[in-house]
Amino acid sequence: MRIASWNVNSIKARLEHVLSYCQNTSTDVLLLQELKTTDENFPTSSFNNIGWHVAKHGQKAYNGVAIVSKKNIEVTQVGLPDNEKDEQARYIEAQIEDIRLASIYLPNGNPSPGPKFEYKLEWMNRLYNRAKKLFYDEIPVVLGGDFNVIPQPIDCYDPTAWQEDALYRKETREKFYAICNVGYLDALRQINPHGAHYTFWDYQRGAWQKDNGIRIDHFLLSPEAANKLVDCQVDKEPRGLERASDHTPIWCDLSE
DNA sequence: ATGCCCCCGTCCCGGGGA
Repeated sequence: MRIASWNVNSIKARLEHVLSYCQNTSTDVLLLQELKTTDENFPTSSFNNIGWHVAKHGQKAYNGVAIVSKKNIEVTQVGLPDNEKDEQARYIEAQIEDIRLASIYLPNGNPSPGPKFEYKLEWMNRLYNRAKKLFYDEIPVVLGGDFNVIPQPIDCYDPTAWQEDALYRKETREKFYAICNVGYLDALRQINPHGAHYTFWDYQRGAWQKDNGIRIDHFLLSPEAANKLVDCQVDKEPRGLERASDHTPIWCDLSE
């Protein structure tokens, strides 16, 4: 099963790119982030028309996550538990065959310090708790999406410039490591121990042309899923399209 | 030191992104 993840920066603006990606790659399941639209306005029929299923958790203008799949989707969780006041659509989880998948849009957290950074850390605490719960279920789990975390210096074109940024601050990386240390594998780094494998290039300052990227979209695999890991790569091609998202897809192949 | 670019909706500006 090939699972891909893509922050599309508006599903409506990127619909043709996404449909083309579904039809012209080997992807079986695609995790989407930053839909920037409500459930009512999500283009469900466009996916149904190419034979794909849809599970979505959207909101007006901001955030929004979805799972689209060739195979049947059974939704297991909408929104992260343990904070009823949180109205931001950033988590959806589903069962597809024997794999539990979550599409994650972790808060940006800038500026930091400040309330937005506090929200990011609080959200990461709840993700940690959910990841732990799923870990103890002893099933193949794939946590995929835009984590808004630069794990290590190798994952950034200029780590010193990002030292105080919410994506790279010590507190952010330590919480990310805490989730990994529950027993989740960073699939991209497992397959590609060396070299830059960026997933995001800013629209500004010619970042794409200069390859000033960062790796912030990740797949974290439970042991049962990691044992099935065959390959994991970043697909840079969609970032070079006209009217591209500022993120590009990452994918992993799990054996049956 | 700041903004650059791109998306959205309150729609020609401001908020948010990273």
